[in-house]
Amino acid sequence: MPEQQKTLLTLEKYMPYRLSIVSNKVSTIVAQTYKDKFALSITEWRIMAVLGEYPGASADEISVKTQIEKSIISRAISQLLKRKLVLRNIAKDDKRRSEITLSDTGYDVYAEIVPLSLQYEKALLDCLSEQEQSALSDIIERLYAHAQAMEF
Amino acid sequence: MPEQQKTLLTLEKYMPYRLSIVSNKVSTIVAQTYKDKFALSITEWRIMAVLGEYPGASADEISVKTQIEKSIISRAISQLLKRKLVLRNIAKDDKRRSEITLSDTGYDVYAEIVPLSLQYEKALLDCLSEQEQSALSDIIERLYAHAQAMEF
DNA sequence: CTAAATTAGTTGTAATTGCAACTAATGTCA
DNA sequence: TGACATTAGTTGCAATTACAACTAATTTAG
Repeated sequence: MPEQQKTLLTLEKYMPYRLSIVSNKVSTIVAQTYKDKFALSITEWRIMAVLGEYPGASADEISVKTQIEKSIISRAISQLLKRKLVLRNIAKDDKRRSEITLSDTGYDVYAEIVPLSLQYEKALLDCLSEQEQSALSDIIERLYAHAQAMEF
Repeated sequence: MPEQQKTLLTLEKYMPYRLSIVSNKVSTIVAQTYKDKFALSITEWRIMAVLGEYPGASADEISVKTQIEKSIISRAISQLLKRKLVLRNIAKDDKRRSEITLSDTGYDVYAEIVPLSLQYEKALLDCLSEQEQSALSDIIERLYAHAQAMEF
């Protein structure tokens, strides 16, 4: 006899909800790191983080990496350009695409935020054993892949 | 000699980022479940989910449970009232507070969404073994508690 | 008792978002 | 080659959000 689905959902035990709560809490705390000192939004920082790793990325690539809507990326890049934290060059082989890089100032800011972020991450994760940390890492990866596969 | 912090952050390995990516993906997929069929936003659904579990909760309590800003909760409740999915009663012992409950229709909708959500959760988690599922559950709980404690 | 502080909830408003429409450049293929 | 489809990025606009200010009710302390 098949087990009946209950018509009660316990939010505290519901994984999608728990993931979002934990993720928001963590993001909000990290965001403080760069919001106060550098007046960067989460979006702006994520763009800079992508650029630190992939200099010359296009807006579209940034959008894919960060999973942030391309119009939001476009406007955030405009802001960063105004503040001269990034530079934009039209790609030689494709005049539609622009290649974005961190400016010198942008890189300075980046280089200042990165250690703080890593330090926070470390502090966050030190409530977990080494084994648990790598288990989490593995689990997150599989969950993501699985969720993506379920989407269709 | 202390290990030096690198000035490079690999987003794909950065846990706060990974958590947010996975959580957004999962939430977005679940949201489809009730968006198309019932025209409910994530916020509206979360409110109803809280009410399913805690009938008579106040706006403020809902805000705490869901971690959603109270003005957003207030406006979302207005919407749900308009659609007669919830009812509002002023608390007898405190005229500032209102007690929100699911209406009959609201409960019908709730009862229809819950099994779908649980089913989705099950499908999502079945990429993990039993052990991994409970490890994840445990880890998430500790991460949240730890993050919260770090906030200050 | 009552003035001051706190709390629940709503509302005004500016900023941010999401979606679609748009321009311009490139790719495809008959 | 040249019409059509696709892609990169921007922009318009309506909807949503965040924050602060506000009202009304309640609690606290002297």
